[in-house]
Amino acid sequence: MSELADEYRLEYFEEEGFTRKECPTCGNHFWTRDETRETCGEPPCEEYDFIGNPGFDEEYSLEEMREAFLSFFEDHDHDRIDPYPVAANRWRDDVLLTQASIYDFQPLVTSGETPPPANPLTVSQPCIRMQDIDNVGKTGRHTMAFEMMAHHAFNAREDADAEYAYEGEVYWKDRTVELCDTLLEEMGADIADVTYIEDPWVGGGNAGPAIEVIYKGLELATLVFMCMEQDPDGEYELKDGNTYSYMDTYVVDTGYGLERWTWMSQGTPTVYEAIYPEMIDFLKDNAGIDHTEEEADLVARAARLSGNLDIDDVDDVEAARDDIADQLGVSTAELRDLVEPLEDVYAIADHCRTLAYMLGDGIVPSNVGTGYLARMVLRRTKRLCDNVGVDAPLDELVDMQAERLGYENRDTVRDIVRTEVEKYRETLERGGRRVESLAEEYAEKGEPIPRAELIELYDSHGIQPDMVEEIAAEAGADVDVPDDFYSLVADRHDTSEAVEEMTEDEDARFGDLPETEKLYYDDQQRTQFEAVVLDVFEREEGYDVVLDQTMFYPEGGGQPADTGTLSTDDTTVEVTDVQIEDDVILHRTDEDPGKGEFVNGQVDAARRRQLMRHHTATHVVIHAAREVLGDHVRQAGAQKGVDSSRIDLRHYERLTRTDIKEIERVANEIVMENTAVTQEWPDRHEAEAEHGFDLYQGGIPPGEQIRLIHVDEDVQACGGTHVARTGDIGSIKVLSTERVQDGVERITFAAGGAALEATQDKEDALYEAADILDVSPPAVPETAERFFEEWKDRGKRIEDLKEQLAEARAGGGGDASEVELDGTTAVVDRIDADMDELRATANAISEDGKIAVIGSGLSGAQFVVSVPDGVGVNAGEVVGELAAKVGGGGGGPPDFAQGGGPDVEALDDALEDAPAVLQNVLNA
RNA sequence: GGGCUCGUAGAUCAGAGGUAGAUCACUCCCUUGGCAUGGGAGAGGCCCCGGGUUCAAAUCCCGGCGAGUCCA
Repeated sequence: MSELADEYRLEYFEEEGFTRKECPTCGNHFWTRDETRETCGEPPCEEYDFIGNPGFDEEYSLEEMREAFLSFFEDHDHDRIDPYPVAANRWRDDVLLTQASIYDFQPLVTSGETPPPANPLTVSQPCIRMQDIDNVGKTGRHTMAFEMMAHHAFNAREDADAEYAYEGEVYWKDRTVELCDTLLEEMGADIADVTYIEDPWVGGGNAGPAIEVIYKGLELATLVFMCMEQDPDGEYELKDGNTYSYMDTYVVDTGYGLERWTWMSQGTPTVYEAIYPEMIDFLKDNAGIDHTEEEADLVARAARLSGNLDIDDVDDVEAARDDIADQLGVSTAELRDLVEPLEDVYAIADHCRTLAYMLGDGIVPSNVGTGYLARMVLRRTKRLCDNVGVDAPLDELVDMQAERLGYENRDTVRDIVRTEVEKYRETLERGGRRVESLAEEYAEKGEPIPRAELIELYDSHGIQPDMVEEIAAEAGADVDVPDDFYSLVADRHDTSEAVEEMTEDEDARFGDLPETEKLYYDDQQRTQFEAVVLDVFEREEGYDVVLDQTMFYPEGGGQPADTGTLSTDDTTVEVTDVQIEDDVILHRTDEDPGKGEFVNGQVDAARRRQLMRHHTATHVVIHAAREVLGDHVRQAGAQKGVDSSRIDLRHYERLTRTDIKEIERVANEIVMENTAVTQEWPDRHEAEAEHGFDLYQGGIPPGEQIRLIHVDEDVQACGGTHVARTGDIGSIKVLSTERVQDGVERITFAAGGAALEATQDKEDALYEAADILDVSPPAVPETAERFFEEWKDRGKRIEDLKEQLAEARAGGGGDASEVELDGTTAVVDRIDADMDELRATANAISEDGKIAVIGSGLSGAQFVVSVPDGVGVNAGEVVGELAAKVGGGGGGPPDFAQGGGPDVEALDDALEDAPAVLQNVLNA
């Protein structure tokens, strides 16, 4: 780290009379104004010094602190920007949740590709860190949901070779520290007590010097100076073992924990009491937690002690509890009884805030992605509520936080929570029954429930081991929960799968070619154009033709490529596929049109028109779905086609027939309104500011300018081709829906001619069915039901008759031959009937005390042998021998067996041999 | 995106190649002055759908549909 030591010699530190020291306990270097200071000030080197002794002049609520921070930076020439959603996958596809304010600007702004929305800027960014989930409530300072307040400045080196979206230096390390220092001073902090610890930062492929800001034992901020990137040839080796080198861009990335600043201003025992006191009060009240003054005092002292310890995971908390109890002079059990319900309450408040953020930002619970994370948090919260005895409905609790956070879609959020809680209740019920029967089974055997069952219960049925323990205890069964339970589960998910990285061979061939001019954006209705063939590349099959300009749309955004022809005076070649690589459009053709030729391009107009209809229709359908189902609905994927298209929507319930009809109605209304479909190329940040991230339904495009498509009130970032007016779509018909994942519904629909065709096909099916039933189409359902009922009735009647027939047969008559066999009569008969009838007949005969050997040649040769009680003939063996004679096999229990074979010809002979076979078996 | 589990009577579930089962609910009868209850009888199944293997598939294999769950 010494490599970066020089980075910390700031003029600001010098001017302000700071000295650099090394902490004798942890060895970290830090800067302080206080020459007498020894340690770095951060736990465990020092204790919290603000609990009951706030470090700022005034007490601030969460909202007040946020405002104080943002306006301070506004006063110091920063632009305040609105926070981004917590669902980071709304604008980037490499992460799920927003975990820091800098996420808002990655990767395009930090790399210098696009400019920041303002420079410098300040923001208070809601974040969610799931990693800390186990610590929440227990350590007094961990929260899963938090706001990272920040000021950012984006700088680019003056001497940089490449062009960046921002240039020059806004400010760098000195000014950053100065701003932080000034803010602390203005808040009334004793700045002599503030330490700045050197702590180089590495993460996500970037690195740089960083400073932790510690005050009264609490880390209030981290100032990161991102200026290096991972580089195999880099000259700096940092703590992750990789080498790094300096970048052309360098970014001030700060993080001030809103919750911690609020806490510091209040000096409450835990952070939770500082940030949502009303909710904590409500929950305590609801759970019936009521402490005497003495107990409250004990809790406060315990909180302070646990805060002072270096606790980074729950195991430590448990271990530390003995210590703390000891120091307080109470028993560990006593302390636990007092503190644990509080810990649950704290966690519930935090989790509800997390859920409010997630669901408020449109995350729909699911078994995948962010939806799964939301589901996990929700279930955990529900368990905590049940555990501590909070009986207020969860949707109400989440709503309390959603209201605080100012979400407008609170009804939807509540609806989602209710649906999810109900789903969870069902899962628990199902699981409970499962565990009960399992527990009884093992209790009877006197064995503990084995691990394999336990893992199975969790992995396949979502039942936590502690729940198994609880239920098993009631049934009197033991459970062996291994300590490493969750890693055993992980082992079950074989991780050995080879990650097959599809390494498309990087085509360097096109590097020198100019960007192909995209005519299809100029006039989306035209299909004919002229161009010059710039180059032709031979492929395994066919050619890649590069033109100077083209009307052919390359595959992208879920829209398939155009097809068509390229013609010269001499020849016409077929374009079968079109791809784009680094702005160069490749026309895959069957023949070589000739480099340097002038070509006349003709796009298959009918196909393109259908694709355009479907593309615009996709926008219309998603807009209609949002109108019908709610604003949380988002596109999870789409594929356009010629005959039909499909769109995947995030929604928390199955789509009903009513939903679909309504979506169809709204969609077709938009079609009938025949409004213009328009495109524009606004600046990215302006577009985001005006329309929000709902723009990115179909993915996140790169670049400074993005293309927006307006269809009615719907606005989406989109690179596809569209019809000119919604009326050009013709009509939209939903063909089918399916649930592609939990929380993701796929709608397949057709537009234009395809919609008509699809409707006609479906009608044909109905007409045909009506024709077969010889009724009119509207009468089909009723008639079908009647037929089905009658069919079932007849089946039963036939069953019945077969029984009667069998009894009649057994009563004698027919041409059955009877043989005497050691005191028992055996009946051998051939009745060409199905297995059911054979069985019934054989049963009827053996009920009369006779052995039955019945054969049938109806489908193959089949036998049934039935032996009455107390007769020592093994039916299975008899059938086995008989079946062998017809080239097959058979078997069954000793009193009733079935068998057969393909050789019908040999059936009669086999039956003739039956008495001998019976004799053999009897003698055996 | 991947793994795993499950689809059988109205409900909850057994059955794991060889005759489709239990419990509750339902209908009727008996016990009772009536109710709780108790006793008995009965009705109710395209064993999710489609292929395959087999003499024989609810059962085994493949595919589809539906549901659940764990992980990234």
